[in-house]
Amino acid sequence: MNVFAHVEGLIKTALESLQADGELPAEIDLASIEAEAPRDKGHGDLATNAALVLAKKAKMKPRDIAEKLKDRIEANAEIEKADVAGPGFLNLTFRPEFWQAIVLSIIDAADAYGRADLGGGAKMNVEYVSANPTGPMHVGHCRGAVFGDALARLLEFAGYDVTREYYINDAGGQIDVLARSAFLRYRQALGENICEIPEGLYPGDYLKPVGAALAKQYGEALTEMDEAQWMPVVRVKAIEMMMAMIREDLAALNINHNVFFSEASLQADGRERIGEAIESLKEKGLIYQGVLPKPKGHDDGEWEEREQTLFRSTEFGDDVDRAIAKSDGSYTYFAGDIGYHYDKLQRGFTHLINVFGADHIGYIKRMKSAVTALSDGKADFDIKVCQLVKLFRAGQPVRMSKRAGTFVTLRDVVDEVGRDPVRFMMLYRKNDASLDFDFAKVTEQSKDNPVFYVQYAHARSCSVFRNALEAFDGLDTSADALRAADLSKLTDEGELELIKLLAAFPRLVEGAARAHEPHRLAFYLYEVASALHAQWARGNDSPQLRFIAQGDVGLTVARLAMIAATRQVISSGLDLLGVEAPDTMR
RNA sequence: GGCCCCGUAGCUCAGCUGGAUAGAGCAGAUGACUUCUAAUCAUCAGGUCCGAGGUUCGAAUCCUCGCGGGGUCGCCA
Repeated sequence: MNVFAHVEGLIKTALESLQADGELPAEIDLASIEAEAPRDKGHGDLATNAALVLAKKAKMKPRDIAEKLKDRIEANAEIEKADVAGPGFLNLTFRPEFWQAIVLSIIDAADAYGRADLGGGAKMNVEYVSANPTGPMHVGHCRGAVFGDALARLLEFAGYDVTREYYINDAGGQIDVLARSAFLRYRQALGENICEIPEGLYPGDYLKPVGAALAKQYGEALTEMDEAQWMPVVRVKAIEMMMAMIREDLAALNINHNVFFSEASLQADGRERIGEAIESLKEKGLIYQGVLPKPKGHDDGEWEEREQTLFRSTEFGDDVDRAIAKSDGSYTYFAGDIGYHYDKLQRGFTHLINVFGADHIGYIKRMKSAVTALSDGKADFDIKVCQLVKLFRAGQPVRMSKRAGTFVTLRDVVDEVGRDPVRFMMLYRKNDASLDFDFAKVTEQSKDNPVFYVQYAHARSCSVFRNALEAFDGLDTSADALRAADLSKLTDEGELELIKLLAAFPRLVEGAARAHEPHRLAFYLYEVASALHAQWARGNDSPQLRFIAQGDVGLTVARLAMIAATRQVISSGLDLLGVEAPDTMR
């Protein structure tokens, strides 16, 4: 059950009954009325702004409306009291039974607790990572990868039919560079002394296995060919091996895409996706031949006027129109992206999300323009930007340079600090704020490190169950036994606080899914963990508050039910972040 | 110069799409381990929400103009 939605329902019903009785004008719209958790505990469990929102439309004083509403609301058996407060808030306090029942509903729902139907099964495409297949992924890719994956999990939980997609940039000039670099390694593998890797080629050792594989497969045959002949062969092999490496890196982070979409495939095997997409834009009058103005802020003298094929992205709020063909007539990268998104739309996706790195911010407007144009504004398209990750080691920034070989790969980070801490820390920040990542802090196992803090709360919940079995010989802790618990024994303020927090989970999932902000889950889980640790510690001072109540099986089982509900929320939440919920911390 | 992010406690950051007296963690001070793993908890202290206008019952949040930091800017990908 979503408590907030439930209460909003109660409020609307009450308002409608006021309208029916002529106490409120019948014609006013009740849409923007909300229930929310007040910051201050003195303001009840939930508050509604109904009277404030309606006052103007109804031409009545807010407090007068609130008073009328109060009487109707208090008729509900679940409500202990309703108070008119401040400028016209109505603060609702529920009877303990209401909260106690939440525990039962969580145990009943199990894994499904918090699941939402925002999406209604709509097809959602989440594209993330999409790193060039020219080498191993570095740390910068890590954040987008984790973010995209968590977002996909969240949206699935919120009722979308999600496809996780990776766009392979395997058609551009950098792939030829990759192939030439691999070819050099191939000659090296055949025993040739290649000296230094020339400027402009990829120097990394990771291409040596590609050279070796080519040597094994083709022997010296490729050396007999000229570049035009060996190029396609080497290119395919290099991309295949680079992608295999990238997939392995992603798997180390527990990230698995459903679709790896090749840029080259847009124009291969008889497909003409780019042409079709451009044709469709042409029909809308959005393609023309023209000259772009000189960009400002750059005063290299190399700029010259050129006539190009342009997309009228300024129609949709972009600063300038964008080129889709180079002067030699071939397509630009942007044209490929237009074709790619056209393809996504053709595949029936009504919702699209792209996760970009900070360096692609300037690309957002043209991409949105293109999707708006292609879908006639019908597609729901969002681009999420992950800002930079700054690495620190013991407080000092880590300098990275490809040339000096001090380049930190994604794999290095995962191997050093572990999958769970990496994932959690990447999500423990808004995506559009830059993030400082300190190796020392992330590996620390203390409350300074939110990953361990939350995982420890889960492990602690599990340990309570283990200890309960020792304290009460033959105790039945099955879900059925917990369902039968006498929850009215859960009357401590701390216990009710914890349950109220658990009750907020469904609303939180909805909000995070709607805003495309998985970080909210991470912060929420921290709060739940904190409430659990606090309640645990109260048992140190007040033994009667211990989860395992000496000699009182009934009370113990009731508390175990509450712990089970807490554990459920933490494990569901961690699962949405792709982080393990361990039974024990050792 | 254009565009996009960011600016909240000494530090690192939340703030649920406009709610009531702005919250956490770290750092600082004080206290709690013969325990249900103290890998934790409690209390105190800490604020010009960058600035100035505007919108309204109500602004850290929305709009405008500034200031500061970062990113990016015609055929690369």
